[in-house]
Amino acid sequence: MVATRSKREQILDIAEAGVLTKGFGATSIDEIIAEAEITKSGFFYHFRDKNELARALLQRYLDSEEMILNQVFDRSRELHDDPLHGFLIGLKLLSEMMADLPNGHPGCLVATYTYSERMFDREVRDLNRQAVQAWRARFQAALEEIAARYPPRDAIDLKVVADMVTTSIEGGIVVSKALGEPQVLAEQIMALRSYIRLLFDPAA
Amino acid sequence: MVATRSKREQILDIAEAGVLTKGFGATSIDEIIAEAEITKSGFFYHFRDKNELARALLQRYLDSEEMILNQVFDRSRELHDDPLHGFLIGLKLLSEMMADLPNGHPGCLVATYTYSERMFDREVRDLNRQAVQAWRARFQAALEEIAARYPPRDAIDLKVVADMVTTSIEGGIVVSKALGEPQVLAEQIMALRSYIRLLFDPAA
DNA sequence: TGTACATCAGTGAACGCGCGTTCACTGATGTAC
DNA sequence: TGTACATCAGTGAACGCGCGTTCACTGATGTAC
Repeated sequence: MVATRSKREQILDIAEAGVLTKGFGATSIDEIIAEAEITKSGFFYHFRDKNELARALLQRYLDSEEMILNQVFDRSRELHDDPLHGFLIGLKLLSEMMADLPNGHPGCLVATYTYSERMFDREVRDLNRQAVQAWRARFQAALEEIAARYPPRDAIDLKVVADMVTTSIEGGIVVSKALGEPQVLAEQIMALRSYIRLLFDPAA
Repeated sequence: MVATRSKREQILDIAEAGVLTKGFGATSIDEIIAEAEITKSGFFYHFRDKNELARALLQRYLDSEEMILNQVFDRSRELHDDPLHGFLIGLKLLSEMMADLPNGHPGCLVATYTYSERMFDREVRDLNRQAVQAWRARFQAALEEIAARYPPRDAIDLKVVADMVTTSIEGGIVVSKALGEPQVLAEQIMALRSYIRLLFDPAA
């Protein structure tokens, strides 16, 4: 076998794919270990119980999402002195990233977890909620910087506009997957960009 | 017992609540029949197997959604000669409807089914896809009527704007539920309305 | 009006498999002295 | 350098419960003649 990622990471990869296509409750430990080629005891060496798998899965997903958002928005903000221009470039980059996913976006764990809240303990539900709150805070800060320079063309709470970023991504993923049309997610992010432009850009 | 809805409808109500909070795979027939106070055989009298429950659940949900959309958008369109004004009123009505739900929106079956696609047979998956296609067609027709009278301020495919309605609702539900802030869904629909206004209304 | 039959809305008991979890154990590698 | 012990990454067997599904049956109501 070639130098491979750890069994633990492999278990998480397999579990994530199952959770996004069948839901957490319908993804059994038996099928995970069959694909990972370990025994059931091997699984319980890595995770105390199934809820700890849920927690680790979500934590890993949120960490990687944060890295991507930092890469896209912090970078585009650093490269452009103008906050509006920087944010619009960030949205464009994000859209292109989504368009480049070979089989479309596989789905967002936050969405499945939200639709399975009764399956998880308090810790996992809190993690999920805090992630969406952090996204709101991140985008609201960027929008306030924009609004300070460009007065918005419509009286709308910037917190609501901040939530639109998450809404567009979560909704765009659902519509993409439901239709089997992967490009829809990228289009929806560009549609959000169109709104941000009309709302703030005096030249639009 | 008071004159009550049929056992079949009661089973569907209980199942729907379970599916929206735990996912389809984690909602067992045993817990449904316990709450409905019938035996397991009683369940199988109404539904051949669990997949037929899935189908009936989705079909009933889609029928009721269609009724609501007809009520909101066809009515508001009939009452207003102007297509843009009618559509904006429709979005306002929809937002108010969502704000009036006592415990927030319970969730959309299309979203959970999309995140559990591997659980269902072809018929159910087709039903899900066709529903989203029908929403796209409905809103695209309304937007084309608007665009014929009011040239849009940004060059954007009206099919994409049509999908934004579904995206805003699906995404708004996810964000609402994840945060435990029911008003977010209504806000997101009003944010979409703000975009439609900026895009088409010459007075905006 | 009475009788025969059909349909409706279920009951009761049993099925075998899959599920998450536990427990005692193991071979390979690392560390202290 | 050799030995004792600890840690890592698992194995193997068993557990009891819950799952979806089947099958023969039943009492109440409706319909034909």
